[in-house]
Amino acid sequence: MVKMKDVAELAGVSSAAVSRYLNGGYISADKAERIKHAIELTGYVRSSQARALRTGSTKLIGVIVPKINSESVSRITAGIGQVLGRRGYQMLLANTDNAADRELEYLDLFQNHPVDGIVLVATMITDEHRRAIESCRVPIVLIGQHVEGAACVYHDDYEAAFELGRALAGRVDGKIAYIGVTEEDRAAGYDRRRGFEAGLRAAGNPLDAALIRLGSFTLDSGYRAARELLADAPDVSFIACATDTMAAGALRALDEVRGMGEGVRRVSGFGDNAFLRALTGGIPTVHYGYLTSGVEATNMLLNALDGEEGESGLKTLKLGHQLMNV
Amino acid sequence: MVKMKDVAELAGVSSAAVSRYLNGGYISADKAERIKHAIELTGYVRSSQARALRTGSTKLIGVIVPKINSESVSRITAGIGQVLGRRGYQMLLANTDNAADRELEYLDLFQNHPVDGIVLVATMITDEHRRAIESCRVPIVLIGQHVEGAACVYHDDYEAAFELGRALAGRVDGKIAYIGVTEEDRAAGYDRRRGFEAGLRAAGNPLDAALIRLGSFTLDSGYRAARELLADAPDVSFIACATDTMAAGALRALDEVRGMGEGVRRVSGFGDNAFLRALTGGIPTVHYGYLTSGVEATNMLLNALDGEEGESGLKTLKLGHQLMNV
DNA sequence: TATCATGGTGAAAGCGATTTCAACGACGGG
DNA sequence: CCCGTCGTTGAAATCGCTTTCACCATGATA
Repeated sequence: MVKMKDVAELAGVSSAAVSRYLNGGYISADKAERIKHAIELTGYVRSSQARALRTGSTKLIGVIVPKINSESVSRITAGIGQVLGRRGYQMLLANTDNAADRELEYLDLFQNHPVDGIVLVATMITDEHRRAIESCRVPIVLIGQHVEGAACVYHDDYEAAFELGRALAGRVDGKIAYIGVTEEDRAAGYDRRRGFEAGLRAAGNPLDAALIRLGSFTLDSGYRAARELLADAPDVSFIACATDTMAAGALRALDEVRGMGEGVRRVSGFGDNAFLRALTGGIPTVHYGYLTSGVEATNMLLNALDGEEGESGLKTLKLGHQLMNV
Repeated sequence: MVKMKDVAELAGVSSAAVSRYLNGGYISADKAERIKHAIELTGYVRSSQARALRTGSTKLIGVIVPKINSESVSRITAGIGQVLGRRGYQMLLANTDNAADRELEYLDLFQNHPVDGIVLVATMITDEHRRAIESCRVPIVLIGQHVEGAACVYHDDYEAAFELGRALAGRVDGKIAYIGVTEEDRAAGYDRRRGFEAGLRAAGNPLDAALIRLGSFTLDSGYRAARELLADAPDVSFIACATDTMAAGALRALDEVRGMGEGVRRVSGFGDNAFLRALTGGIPTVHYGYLTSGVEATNMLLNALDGEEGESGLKTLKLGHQLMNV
């Protein structure tokens, strides 16, 4: 492995000069030329490990996600990766598979170890999370949840759900049911359900508490919840879900129990999943700019790191949403 | 930041002793006890950067994927992450967004930089790729393509496509069309088309070359190809696709042109996508263990790295497949 | 002429671990 | 009583880079 010293010797300068050349310090034109030449000749690349040890910066960003194999999360991740690549950083990905404790674990690991900053695609925010985030030694940005005092990029789930509920209340004949997710997930659990209920109520068609079920983000959980629901309350005619994925499951249940029919008339979701859009002709759902949220969060983080002057730049950013097919 | 020296002083030993304690070298019981205590007291964690500089190993694995926000790839990634986490490694993720040159770029970056090994979820394998892989300074495992002389974990796309073609030939009345992907992708492009054609031929129902179109992995490209196809050849009654995602697009096109109908009778794909399965009742498709391929590839790589005795362990592994809904 | 910035430069001091190496005390055998 | 092991130990040398610091020309300024 050719090292800086070798380049320096070949160019007839000190390694300090080479380092300065590489990092844009004082260097005369002719030495710069000689160094450049020597580097090309030897194919030298600097050891990022030595550099990291010395400077304390690794150009690595830790990204913690709840489940990489989900449409929304993988889109967010794509957005994050896009910005990181463009700005000379790399992504250290940690997939917690929906285990909140692994989330804390990684938060710890990343802090003590080699990252310059963290992007946390958040689900549940417990007090432990809050503490971990607060005491984080490197800048951190959350995606998907709004947490007081932390930098977040999120969508207004309450408002979106409210609008969806209000819009649907008028268009649906018969009873509406709701399949939600754990309320520990403030955004997808609590806010969406509350917003949806409020929207229905505002339109004079309040949600029957007996028609609320709980799923766990998966297609299958949506299916099972819907089957139970349809068994318990055969007169339900529309099932609103907290995610498009669960809506797909619910739709399958409806198809099985009631026979095939137009999806658009039967379920709603959140996320505007491409498959669902194509295969059902478009159920009522909320479009979120997932990729954008990854992009924005990452830009915010890197601005803070690269010291973009004008303060840290870490702040809270609420992105817009769009009702689809209502 | 508390460093090893601090711990050593507190425990009244040399830092060499602390290092040995941490790495399992000679150490007496009482000193071990004192060191352990000192570590707990100070909350010491060792700097992975210093360690990396000294040992040359970063415990980082570079993972290069063509498109993280795709069902198959994100599942593979989940499998990779699972094993890495379990075995004390971390994942450096690079998403090339289907740009082959970025693939080479990252291959380069990872080699010169800080990874101990590489997992490449491969699409196109050009000569440049072959050269890059061959001259790779760290162990590398490919997923998804079979390349002579490199360690690969892959599925037998030819065989799977053959079986699918043969099975469908009998069950479909009328003309069958095919929407493939670029043949530069040996596995998904060339092998699937060739296998499918051979399967149809074997069953005495050869594919009309005029009914072959090209998509680009996306749902939308499947849709557009199918629309064109149906405009050009209105008598097509079944569209086989190289991926489930494109099949979803084709199905939408069929629904639009022919009215809604049972998906199972109209399109086939590869990948056994969960949404497609739920929303169509299951089109004919091939189930691949994507997660498994990630797991197997990563285990293979780490075995080679951790020197698991008995040679490098890097080899070629062909995983099975399963025909669905035929 | 004396004085000062100013642009350049290399020697050397780290960054925080791991790992050799020489040495040491105790102990059993000859 | 001497010597070779054996189990332990700490001093010190790296790993490859960045960055301070002292210093040197050189040309401008007083």
